Amino acid sequence: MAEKAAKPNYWLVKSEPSCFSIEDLEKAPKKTTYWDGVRNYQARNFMRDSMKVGDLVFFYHSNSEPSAIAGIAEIVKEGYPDFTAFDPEHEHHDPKSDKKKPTWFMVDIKHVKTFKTPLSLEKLKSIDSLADMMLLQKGSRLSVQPVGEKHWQQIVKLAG
DNA sequence: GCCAACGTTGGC
DNA sequence: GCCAACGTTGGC
Repeated sequence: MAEKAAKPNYWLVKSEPSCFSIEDLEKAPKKTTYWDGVRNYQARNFMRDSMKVGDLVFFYHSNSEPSAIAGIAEIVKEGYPDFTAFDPEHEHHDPKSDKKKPTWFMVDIKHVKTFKTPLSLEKLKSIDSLADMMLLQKGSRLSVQPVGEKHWQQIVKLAG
């Protein structure tokens, strides 16, 4: 990471709702879950190095009908080793991750609110001031990404 | 289900 | 270190 100065306090994480939705998060014990299975170095770095307790996170439903920002969660536990990588039986198993020197990290997130009306990708794209959001860049696939404060505030406002 | 864009792997 | 092949993501 070149820019270390601008430490964002806002984030966006993606999940396919057929796999794990914001409703699943709300129903989870303590409305909390560990965000396992991220197997991308850039996303890993954000979770390991930059996410802090109290940071807020947009919960985005990808591959969905429609794809949309579904609500807000907060970081309740900072980066720690993704133990699912160590388990040969687990679908997220990664034999390259060593317990003594883990490759992959995760955080715990807790449900804050579910938007009454999810902000669809189409809607987000229609707003000029959001055009430079990472989420909206062509080919952007990063599943854990920072969100600028201005963008955050605008989206929260839109969600009512 | 298709496929473009991206990240990773591995041969050389 | 290059780059083709492959696997994955995620919009459509």
